[in-house]
Amino acid sequence: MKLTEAKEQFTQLWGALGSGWGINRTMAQVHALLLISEESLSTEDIMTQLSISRGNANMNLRELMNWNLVYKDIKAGERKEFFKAEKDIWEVAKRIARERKRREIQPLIASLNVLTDVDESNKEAKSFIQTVNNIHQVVTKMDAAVDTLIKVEENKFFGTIVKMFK
Amino acid sequence: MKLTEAKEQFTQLWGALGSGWGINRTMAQVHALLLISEESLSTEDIMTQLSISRGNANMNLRELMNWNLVYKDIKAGERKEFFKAEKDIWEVAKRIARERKRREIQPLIASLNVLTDVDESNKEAKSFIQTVNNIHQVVTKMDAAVDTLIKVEENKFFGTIVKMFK
DNA sequence: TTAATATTTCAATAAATCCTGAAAGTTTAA
DNA sequence: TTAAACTTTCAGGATTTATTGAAATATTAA
Repeated sequence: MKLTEAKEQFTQLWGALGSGWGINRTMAQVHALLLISEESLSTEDIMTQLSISRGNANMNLRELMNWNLVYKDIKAGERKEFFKAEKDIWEVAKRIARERKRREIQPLIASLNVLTDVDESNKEAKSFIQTVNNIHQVVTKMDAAVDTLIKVEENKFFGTIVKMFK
Repeated sequence: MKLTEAKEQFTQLWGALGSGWGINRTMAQVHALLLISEESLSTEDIMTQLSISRGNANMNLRELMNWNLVYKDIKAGERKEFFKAEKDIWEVAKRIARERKRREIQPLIASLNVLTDVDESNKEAKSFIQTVNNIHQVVTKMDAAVDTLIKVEENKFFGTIVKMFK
Protein backbone atom coordinates (compact mmCIF):
# COMPACT_ATOMS: atom_id res chain seq x y z
CA MET A 1 0.00 0.00 0.00
CA LYS A 2 1.13 3.55 -0.69
CA LEU A 3 1.85 5.76 2.31
CA THR A 4 -0.64 8.38 1.10
CA GLU A 5 -3.35 5.76 0.89
CA ALA A 6 -2.48 4.30 4.27
CA LYS A 7 -2.62 7.73 5.90
CA GLU A 8 -5.94 8.41 4.24
CA GLN A 9 -7.35 5.11 5.51
CA PHE A 10 -6.02 5.68 8.99
CA THR A 11 -7.78 9.03 9.13
CA GLN A 12 -11.04 7.44 8.03
CA LEU A 13 -10.64 4.59 10.50
CA TRP A 14 -9.95 6.85 13.45
CA GLY A 15 -12.88 9.05 12.49
CA ALA A 16 -15.31 6.14 12.30
CA LEU A 17 -14.05 4.83 15.61
CA GLY A 18 -14.56 8.15 17.33
CA SER A 19 -18.13 8.51 16.14
CA GLY A 20 -18.98 5.21 17.77
CA TRP A 21 -17.77 6.54 21.10
CA GLY A 22 -19.53 9.85 21.26
CA ILE A 23 -16.68 11.84 19.68
CA ASN A 24 -17.56 13.64 16.50
CA ARG A 25 -16.06 12.24 13.36
CA THR A 26 -14.25 15.35 12.23
CA MET A 27 -12.67 15.91 15.61
CA ALA A 28 -11.35 12.37 15.52
CA GLN A 29 -10.08 12.88 11.96
CA VAL A 30 -8.25 16.06 12.87
CA HIS A 31 -6.71 14.18 15.74
CA ALA A 32 -5.73 11.31 13.43
CA LEU A 33 -4.11 13.71 10.99
CA LEU A 34 -2.01 15.29 13.71
CA LEU A 35 -1.11 11.91 15.19
CA ILE A 36 0.50 10.78 11.95
CA SER A 37 2.12 14.07 10.99
CA GLU A 38 5.75 14.45 11.88
CA GLU A 39 5.45 18.21 11.49
CA SER A 40 2.98 20.46 13.22
CA LEU A 41 0.12 21.54 10.96
CA SER A 42 -1.57 24.88 10.47
CA THR A 43 -5.32 25.37 10.35
CA GLU A 44 -5.05 25.68 6.59
CA ASP A 45 -3.14 22.42 6.27
CA ILE A 46 -5.96 20.71 8.11
CA MET A 47 -8.64 22.44 6.07
CA THR A 48 -6.96 21.30 2.87
CA GLN A 49 -6.16 17.76 3.87
CA LEU A 50 -9.60 17.00 5.27
CA SER A 51 -11.59 19.27 2.93
CA ILE A 52 -13.33 21.04 5.76
CA SER A 53 -14.13 24.67 6.42
CA ARG A 54 -12.11 27.08 8.49
CA GLY A 55 -14.79 27.28 11.17
CA ASN A 56 -14.98 23.55 11.49
CA ALA A 57 -11.21 23.14 11.68
CA ASN A 58 -10.97 25.87 14.28
CA MET A 59 -13.74 24.47 16.44
CA ASN A 60 -12.40 20.94 16.49
CA LEU A 61 -8.83 22.04 17.14
CA ARG A 62 -10.00 24.01 20.11
CA GLU A 63 -11.96 21.07 21.43
CA LEU A 64 -8.92 18.80 21.02
CA MET A 65 -6.93 21.30 23.05
CA ASN A 66 -9.62 21.20 25.76
CA TRP A 67 -9.07 17.46 25.93
CA ASN A 68 -5.30 18.00 26.20
CA LEU A 69 -4.73 15.89 23.15
CA VAL A 70 -3.38 18.68 20.96
CA TYR A 71 -1.14 21.70 21.64
CA LYS A 72 -0.33 24.93 19.92
CA ASP A 73 3.15 24.86 18.55
CA ILE A 74 4.30 28.41 17.95
CA LYS A 75 7.03 28.65 15.35
CA ALA A 76 9.56 31.48 15.54
CA GLY A 77 9.13 33.94 12.71
CA GLU A 78 5.73 32.52 11.74
CA ARG A 79 2.58 34.49 12.16
CA LYS A 80 0.32 31.43 11.94
CA GLU A 81 -0.36 28.99 14.74
CA PHE A 82 0.63 25.39 14.25
CA PHE A 83 -0.73 22.38 16.07
CA LYS A 84 0.78 19.12 17.18
CA ALA A 85 -0.69 16.10 18.93
CA GLU A 86 0.50 14.10 21.90
CA LYS A 87 1.98 11.03 20.23
CA ASP A 88 2.31 8.63 23.14
CA ILE A 89 -0.88 6.60 22.79
CA TRP A 90 -0.86 5.40 26.36
CA GLU A 91 -0.75 9.02 27.40
CA VAL A 92 -3.60 9.76 24.97
CA ALA A 93 -5.69 6.98 26.48
CA LYS A 94 -5.05 8.26 29.98
CA ARG A 95 -6.07 11.78 29.06
CA ILE A 96 -9.27 10.64 27.42
CA ALA A 97 -10.08 8.52 30.47
CA ARG A 98 -9.35 11.41 32.80
CA GLU A 99 -11.54 13.78 30.84
CA ARG A 100 -14.50 11.44 30.49
CA LYS A 101 -14.30 10.61 34.17
CA ARG A 102 -14.44 14.28 35.01
CA ARG A 103 -17.18 15.16 32.55
CA GLU A 104 -19.45 12.14 32.86
CA ILE A 105 -18.65 9.58 35.52
CA GLN A 106 -18.33 11.97 38.42
CA PRO A 107 -21.62 13.80 37.68
CA LEU A 108 -23.25 10.38 37.22
CA ILE A 109 -22.12 9.24 40.64
CA ALA A 110 -23.46 12.43 42.18
CA SER A 111 -26.85 12.04 40.48
CA LEU A 112 -27.17 8.42 41.53
CA ASN A 113 -26.69 9.45 45.13
CA VAL A 114 -29.58 11.86 44.93
CA LEU A 115 -31.88 9.20 43.49
CA THR A 116 -31.69 7.01 46.57
CA ASP A 117 -33.45 9.73 48.58
CA VAL A 118 -36.86 8.22 47.98
CA ASP A 119 -39.35 8.91 50.76
CA GLU A 120 -41.36 5.74 50.37
CA SER A 121 -40.47 2.41 51.89
CA ASN A 122 -42.65 -0.22 50.26
CA LYS A 123 -41.29 -3.21 48.40
CA GLU A 124 -41.17 -1.36 45.08
CA ALA A 125 -39.22 1.58 46.49
CA LYS A 126 -36.77 -0.75 48.20
CA SER A 127 -36.15 -2.63 44.99
CA PHE A 128 -35.55 0.63 43.13
CA ILE A 129 -33.11 1.87 45.73
CA GLN A 130 -31.27 -1.41 45.63
CA THR A 131 -30.87 -1.27 41.86
CA VAL A 132 -29.60 2.28 42.01
CA ASN A 133 -27.20 1.41 44.81
CA ASN A 134 -25.96 -1.53 42.85
CA ILE A 135 -25.24 0.69 39.85
CA HIS A 136 -23.61 3.24 42.12
CA GLN A 137 -21.35 0.58 43.55
CA VAL A 138 -20.24 -0.80 40.21
CA VAL A 139 -19.68 2.61 38.66
CA THR A 140 -17.69 3.78 41.68
CA LYS A 141 -15.49 0.71 41.55
CA MET A 142 -14.84 1.13 37.85
CA ASP A 143 -14.03 4.76 38.42
CA ALA A 144 -11.55 3.74 41.08
CA ALA A 145 -10.08 1.06 38.84
CA VAL A 146 -9.45 3.60 36.09
CA ASP A 147 -7.80 5.90 38.61
CA THR A 148 -5.51 3.13 39.67
CA LEU A 149 -4.54 2.49 36.08
CA ILE A 150 -3.95 6.16 35.42
CA LYS A 151 -1.86 6.61 38.52
CA VAL A 152 -0.03 3.33 38.52
CA GLU A 153 2.95 4.75 36.69
CA GLU A 154 3.36 7.52 39.18
CA ASN A 155 3.77 4.86 41.85
CA LYS A 156 7.40 3.98 42.48
CA PHE A 157 6.94 0.27 42.79
CA PHE A 158 4.18 -0.53 40.30
CA GLY A 159 5.39 2.14 37.91
CA THR A 160 8.63 0.26 37.41
CA ILE A 161 6.81 -2.99 36.79
CA VAL A 162 4.41 -1.43 34.31
CA LYS A 163 7.24 0.23 32.39
CA MET A 164 8.84 -3.17 31.90
CA PHE A 165 5.82 -4.21 29.87
CA LYS A 166 5.57 -1.14 27.70
CA MET B 1 -38.30 12.54 46.50
CA LYS B 2 -41.28 10.54 45.27
CA LEU B 3 -40.59 7.13 43.78
CA THR B 4 -42.29 8.05 40.52
CA GLU B 5 -40.13 11.11 40.19
CA ALA B 6 -36.98 9.19 41.04
CA LYS B 7 -37.76 6.53 38.44
CA GLU B 8 -38.43 9.21 35.85
CA GLN B 9 -35.12 10.89 36.61
CA PHE B 10 -33.25 7.64 36.52
CA THR B 11 -34.59 6.91 33.05
CA GLN B 12 -33.56 10.35 31.85
CA LEU B 13 -30.13 10.01 33.40
CA TRP B 14 -29.45 6.59 31.89
CA GLY B 15 -30.62 7.84 28.50
CA ALA B 16 -28.35 10.87 28.55
CA LEU B 17 -25.45 8.69 29.63
CA GLY B 18 -25.98 6.26 26.79
CA SER B 19 -26.08 8.94 24.14
CA GLY B 20 -22.65 10.12 25.22
CA TRP B 21 -21.29 6.63 24.62
CA GLY B 22 -22.61 5.92 21.16
CA ILE B 23 -25.78 4.21 22.38
CA ASN B 24 -29.00 5.80 21.27
CA ARG B 25 -30.94 7.58 23.92
CA THR B 26 -34.17 5.66 23.56
CA MET B 27 -32.45 2.30 23.71
CA ALA B 28 -30.78 3.34 26.94
CA GLN B 29 -34.11 4.58 28.31
CA VAL B 30 -35.87 1.33 27.51
CA HIS B 31 -33.03 -0.45 29.25
CA ALA B 32 -33.33 1.85 32.26
CA LEU B 33 -37.06 1.25 32.48
CA LEU B 34 -36.59 -2.51 32.51
CA LEU B 35 -33.72 -2.29 34.99
CA ILE B 36 -35.93 -0.63 37.58
CA SER B 37 -39.10 -2.65 36.95
CA GLU B 38 -39.72 -5.55 39.23
CA GLU B 39 -42.18 -6.99 36.74
CA SER B 40 -41.48 -7.76 33.10
CA LEU B 41 -42.99 -5.17 30.76
CA SER B 42 -44.85 -5.55 27.48
CA THR B 43 -44.15 -3.49 24.38
CA GLU B 44 -47.23 -1.43 25.19
CA ASP B 45 -46.05 -0.74 28.73
CA ILE B 46 -42.85 0.64 27.30
CA MET B 47 -44.64 2.65 24.64
CA THR B 48 -46.82 4.24 27.27
CA GLN B 49 -44.21 4.91 29.89
CA LEU B 50 -41.70 6.45 27.48
CA SER B 51 -44.22 7.97 25.06
CA ILE B 52 -42.64 6.33 22.04
CA SER B 53 -44.12 4.59 19.03
CA ARG B 54 -44.61 0.86 18.61
CA GLY B 55 -41.95 0.66 15.91
CA ASN B 56 -39.41 2.44 18.03
CA ALA B 57 -40.10 0.30 21.09
CA ASN B 58 -39.86 -2.86 19.03
CA MET B 59 -36.61 -1.88 17.37
CA ASN B 60 -34.87 -0.93 20.57
CA LEU B 61 -36.07 -4.00 22.43
CA ARG B 62 -34.70 -6.17 19.70
CA GLU B 63 -31.39 -4.35 19.80
CA LEU B 64 -31.21 -4.76 23.57
CA MET B 65 -31.75 -8.48 23.07
CA ASN B 66 -28.87 -8.53 20.56
CA TRP B 67 -26.69 -7.08 23.28
CA ASN B 68 -27.89 -9.77 25.70
CA LEU B 69 -29.08 -7.12 28.10
CA VAL B 70 -32.78 -7.97 27.83
CA TYR B 71 -34.71 -11.22 27.47
CA LYS B 72 -38.18 -12.24 26.44
CA ASP B 73 -40.16 -13.42 29.38
CA ILE B 74 -43.09 -15.47 28.15
CA LYS B 75 -45.96 -15.56 30.62
CA ALA B 76 -48.26 -18.59 30.72
CA GLY B 77 -51.70 -17.78 29.42
CA GLU B 78 -50.60 -14.46 27.95
CA ARG B 79 -50.57 -13.85 24.26
CA LYS B 80 -48.23 -10.84 24.49
CA GLU B 81 -44.49 -10.99 24.95
CA PHE B 82 -42.98 -9.46 28.05
CA PHE B 83 -39.43 -8.30 28.53
CA LYS B 84 -37.08 -8.25 31.47
CA ALA B 85 -33.54 -6.97 31.88
CA GLU B 86 -30.47 -8.55 33.40
CA LYS B 87 -30.32 -6.85 36.79
CA ASP B 88 -26.80 -7.66 37.94
CA ILE B 89 -24.94 -4.53 36.90
CA TRP B 90 -21.55 -6.17 36.89
CA GLU B 91 -22.97 -8.71 34.49
CA VAL B 92 -24.41 -5.85 32.42
CA ALA B 93 -21.03 -4.15 32.26
CA LYS B 94 -19.34 -7.37 31.19
CA ARG B 95 -21.84 -7.95 28.42
CA ILE B 96 -21.47 -4.43 27.08
CA ALA B 97 -17.70 -4.79 27.15
CA ARG B 98 -17.87 -8.14 25.38
CA GLU B 99 -20.14 -6.79 22.68
CA ARG B 100 -18.16 -3.64 22.01
CA LYS B 101 -14.96 -5.65 21.86
CA ARG B 102 -16.50 -7.92 19.28
CA ARG B 103 -18.09 -5.17 17.20
CA GLU B 104 -15.41 -2.51 17.31
CA ILE B 105 -12.12 -3.36 18.96
CA GLN B 106 -11.46 -6.57 17.09
CA PRO B 107 -12.17 -5.06 13.65
CA LEU B 108 -10.01 -2.09 14.64
CA ILE B 109 -7.08 -4.32 15.47
CA ALA B 110 -7.45 -6.10 12.15
CA SER B 111 -7.53 -2.81 10.21
CA LEU B 112 -4.49 -1.47 12.01
CA ASN B 113 -2.54 -4.54 10.97
CA VAL B 114 -3.30 -3.90 7.32
CA LEU B 115 -2.14 -0.29 7.56
CA THR B 116 1.43 -1.23 8.44
CA ASP B 117 1.84 -2.80 4.98
CA VAL B 118 3.25 0.37 3.50
CA ASP B 119 5.64 -0.25 0.61
CA GLU B 120 7.80 2.78 1.19
CA SER B 121 10.68 2.98 3.63
CA ASN B 122 11.66 6.61 3.99
CA LYS B 123 11.65 8.46 7.26
CA GLU B 124 8.04 9.54 6.90
CA ALA B 125 6.80 6.02 6.23
CA LYS B 126 8.75 4.67 9.16
CA SER B 127 7.29 7.25 11.48
CA PHE B 128 3.77 6.44 10.28
CA ILE B 129 4.27 2.71 10.79
CA GLN B 130 5.63 3.33 14.23
CA THR B 131 2.61 5.40 15.23
CA VAL B 132 0.23 2.75 13.94
CA ASN B 133 2.16 0.00 15.70
CA ASN B 134 2.09 1.98 18.88
CA ILE B 135 -1.68 2.31 18.66
CA HIS B 136 -1.97 -1.36 17.81
CA GLN B 137 0.02 -2.27 20.88
CA VAL B 138 -1.96 -0.14 23.28
CA VAL B 139 -5.33 -1.23 21.89
CA THR B 140 -4.31 -4.88 22.02
CA LYS B 141 -3.21 -4.57 25.62
CA MET B 142 -6.42 -2.86 26.63
CA ASP B 143 -8.39 -5.52 24.85
CA ALA B 144 -6.49 -8.17 26.80
CA ALA B 145 -6.98 -6.29 30.05
CA VAL B 146 -10.73 -6.21 29.51
CA ASP B 147 -10.69 -9.94 28.78
CA THR B 148 -8.89 -10.56 32.02
CA LEU B 149 -11.48 -8.57 33.91
CA ILE B 150 -14.32 -10.38 32.21
CA LYS B 151 -12.85 -13.78 32.84
CA VAL B 152 -11.42 -13.23 36.27
CA GLU B 153 -14.50 -14.56 37.99
CA GLU B 154 -14.38 -17.77 36.04
CA ASN B 155 -10.93 -18.34 37.44
CA LYS B 156 -10.97 -20.52 40.57
CA PHE B 157 -8.36 -18.59 42.48
CA PHE B 158 -8.98 -14.97 41.48
CA GLY B 159 -12.70 -15.54 41.22
CA THR B 160 -12.88 -16.25 44.93
CA ILE B 161 -10.91 -13.15 45.76
CA VAL B 162 -13.00 -10.95 43.52
CA LYS B 163 -16.24 -12.26 45.00
CA MET B 164 -15.01 -11.24 48.43
CA PHE B 165 -15.03 -7.62 47.28
CA LYS B 166 -18.40 -7.64 45.62
C1' DT C 1 -59.40 -22.33 8.70
C1' DT C 2 -60.65 -18.00 10.32
C1' DA C 3 -60.36 -14.00 12.64
C1' DA C 4 -58.47 -11.73 16.33
C1' DT C 5 -54.24 -10.46 18.39
C1' DA C 6 -49.26 -9.42 18.17
C1' DT C 7 -45.05 -8.34 15.96
C1' DT C 8 -42.08 -6.57 12.36
C1' DT C 9 -40.81 -3.73 8.60
C1' DC C 10 -39.86 0.43 6.25
C1' DA C 11 -40.82 4.75 3.63
C1' DA C 12 -41.77 9.21 5.04
C1' DT C 13 -40.88 12.65 8.44
C1' DA C 14 -38.85 14.76 12.37
C1' DA C 15 -35.16 15.80 15.32
C1' DA C 16 -30.50 16.18 16.53
C1' DT C 17 -26.02 17.12 15.12
C1' DC C 18 -22.56 18.96 12.34
C1' DC C 19 -20.55 22.15 8.90
C1' DT C 20 -20.09 26.30 6.18
C1' DG C 21 -18.69 30.82 5.14
C1' DA C 22 -18.80 35.41 5.80
C1' DA C 23 -18.46 38.93 9.22
C1' DA C 24 -16.54 40.40 13.50
C1' DG C 25 -12.72 40.29 16.43
C1' DT C 26 -7.75 40.00 17.48
C1' DT C 27 -2.88 40.33 16.86
C1' DT C 28 1.31 42.05 14.96
C1' DA C 29 4.68 44.20 11.70
C1' DA C 30 6.03 48.37 10.18
C1' DT D 1 -1.72 53.94 14.20
C1' DT D 2 -2.80 51.36 10.29
C1' DA D 3 -3.67 47.61 7.64
C1' DA D 4 -2.63 43.04 6.61
C1' DA D 5 -2.64 38.47 8.55
C1' DC D 6 -4.78 35.49 11.22
C1' DT D 7 -8.47 33.55 14.46
C1' DT D 8 -13.06 33.17 16.28
C1' DT D 9 -17.98 33.26 16.20
C1' DC D 10 -22.47 31.93 14.86
C1' DA D 11 -26.88 31.95 11.97
C1' DG D 12 -28.40 29.33 8.40
C1' DG D 13 -28.01 25.23 5.68
C1' DA D 14 -26.67 20.31 5.07
C1' DT D 15 -26.23 15.87 6.73
C1' DT D 16 -26.92 12.18 9.66
C1' DT D 17 -29.58 9.71 12.81
C1' DA D 18 -33.86 8.50 15.10
C1' DT D 19 -38.92 8.06 15.14
C1' DT D 20 -43.48 7.47 13.54
C1' DG D 21 -47.33 4.97 11.99
C1' DA D 22 -49.56 2.28 8.90
C1' DA D 23 -49.20 -1.83 6.11
C1' DA D 24 -47.35 -6.41 5.85
C1' DT D 25 -46.34 -10.49 8.20
C1' DA D 26 -46.73 -13.82 11.83
C1' DT D 27 -49.00 -16.28 15.55
C1' DT D 28 -52.67 -18.45 18.13
C1' DA D 29 -57.30 -19.48 20.09
C1' DA D 30 -61.37 -21.36 18.88
